[in-house]
Parts: sequence; C-alpha cells; structure tokens
Amino acid sequence: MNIGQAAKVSGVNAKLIRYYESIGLIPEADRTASGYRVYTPHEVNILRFVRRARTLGFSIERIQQLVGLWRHRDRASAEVKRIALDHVAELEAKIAAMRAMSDTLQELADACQGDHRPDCPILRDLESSAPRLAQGNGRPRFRAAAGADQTS
Amino acid sequence: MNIGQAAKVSGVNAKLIRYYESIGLIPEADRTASGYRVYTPHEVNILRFVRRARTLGFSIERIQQLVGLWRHRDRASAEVKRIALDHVAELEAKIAAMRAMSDTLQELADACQGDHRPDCPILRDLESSAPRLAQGNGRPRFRAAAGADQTS
DNA sequence: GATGGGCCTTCCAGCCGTTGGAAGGTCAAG
DNA sequence: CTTGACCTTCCAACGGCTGGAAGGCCCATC
Repeated sequence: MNIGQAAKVSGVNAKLIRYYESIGLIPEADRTASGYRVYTPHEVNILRFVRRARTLGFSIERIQQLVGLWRHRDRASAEVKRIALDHVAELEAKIAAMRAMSDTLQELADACQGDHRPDCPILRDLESSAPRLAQGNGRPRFRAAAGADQTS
Repeated sequence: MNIGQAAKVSGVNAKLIRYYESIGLIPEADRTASGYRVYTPHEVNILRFVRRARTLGFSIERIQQLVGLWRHRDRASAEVKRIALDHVAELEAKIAAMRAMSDTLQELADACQGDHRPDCPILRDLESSAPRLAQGNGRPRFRAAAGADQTS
C-alpha cells in the first residue's frame, strides 16, 4: 500500500502523512526499492487514530502522548483521562473567550441601526480610548477574552 | 512620542506596532532625523482601535476594513454592522465546533474509570475506524465537528 | 569626553498545522 | 516510447505574533 492508498483509506492527506512522519508523530514508513513509502493496515490504523484525535481538537503534542499510551497495553487509563480533561479545559477556556467576544459584538450590533447613516455603536466602542462598560480595564462586565488567547 | 511610549499608552507592544506597520494595517509613522518612529495622539488612537478590535477577535483583514470605515465620516453603519455580524457568525461556528469536541470528550472521560487499569473508552473511541455509539446510553453521540474546520 | 544602560533600528527565524507548488523520479497502460 | 498518474524532496506561505541578534542613538553620570 503506497501513500496515496493509505491516504484514501485513513482519511489523512498524503502530504499530511509525510508531514506527520517528518515531525515524528508517526514512525518512518518502510520504502520500496525506488523509495516509495509503504503502509501496512497497522500503520493505517495509527493514521486513523491521529485523524480522529485531530477531529477532537487535540494538539499534535498531546496526540503523541495518546499514541504512546495507546501502544502500551499496560497504560493506566487515568493518564489518558487526564490528557483528555486537560484538553477539555483548554477547549472550555477558548469557548468562554469566544462566547464573550461574540456576545459583546452581538450586543453592539443590536444597538447599531445598520442603515445608510454613519452613527455606529460598534465603531464607538472600538474607538473608545477609555474603558467603558463591557470593555477594557476597569470593572468589566464581560471582558472579552480577559487574559485569554485569541481564537487561534 | 517614540514607539516605546506609544506602546505603553496604546497597550500595543512596540514589536507589534512595527509589525502592524509592516503589513500596512497602520500607516507608516514619521521618523526623526535619526530614524526613530514618532507617534501623535491620533496614531495612538488608531493603535487602541486596533487593539480593541483584536480583543474582540477581529482578523487583521477585517480590522483594516473597520479602520477604513472609521476614518470616513460618511460611512454607512450597515457596512460596519455587516462586518461585525460576519465575525459573530464565524465565532459562533467555531464555538459550535469546539462545543461538540468538548462535549464528546467530556462524555468519553466520564465513561473512563481513570484508574490504574488500561481499559479506556477514550482510546477505544480514537482507535475506532468507524463512528460508534456513545458509551453507556446507546444514543448516537455528537460527532465532533462533522465536516467542520479545526479550531484554527 | 568617555562610558554605560536603555532605548531604537532592521532582519531573520520560529511557533502551529497545514497547504500549495516546483522540479524531478517511477510505474503501468496503450 | 509516450502519456499521465503517481511518487519523491524541498521551499514557501497562511495568521498573528514573538524572540533574538547585531548594530545605532540618546542621555546621564563620572
């Protein structure tokens, strides 16, 4: 099975497979005499594992840990659970930050006429140099992304 | 006012100010004879505007549009509102995707004993090549982010 | 006037997880 | 033998920064 086939059945792009190999997320594939990568069903399973984990938003680093635990039959499920819950916590933090952004913006948009006239609460909020309600440094209602990362 | 001062009062890192200038988000600052950038209160206001917009999660590209509208006194608030609501829609899409991830993982973690034993529903889910039912209640689980983007 | 420290300048590289493209080798069918 | 679909490697870009190196400027103090 060459990389194109493996990509098709695993759902992981051939380019991405090569990338995953290059960063050491998956082991180096065997090669044919002419240098083509060769994949076994077992390796395809690893690819599927990685894909599913990415779908759940795990970082590459955490997936590496998960793959490691997966391979060892005598792992403790507590370790897996901890990684999962760490990830859940990160997701929740990002969700909360984005929720705050979205709500603030929705409020501002609700207050905006959205017509041909220039007056706009959204721009007024953005240009405000001093902290006002729902914003900035002083005594915030919901602080959009207080101390948190951007959406990335 | 040099870049360090402008950074302090605007809340935008000096490095970031230079970066914003380099990508054309803010106009090129005037220079002293010796090449130092010089900032006026007006330019500081632009920086604050940008900072607030980033806090609300707007992309640089959209901030460029917003700054443009902000500068033109005869803009239509409808345009600003549209940009804001487009952004809200993106935020909501990302939130929904992450909500699905988080819920799925939380369910799996709930079903995981988290002890010294190796058995782990989380790993079972990850290794499953085909979508399966949620552990425990036999109802279909939320496929995390089906068809949706990653969190990026 | 020399020295020191803190500011400023530019440029280059890296983070994350991909994705795209160029330039070339390989393989199987017609 | 040619075509075209695959494969290979390497390099660059996306967004939005952040860090560091190497060097210039400015001001205060000795």
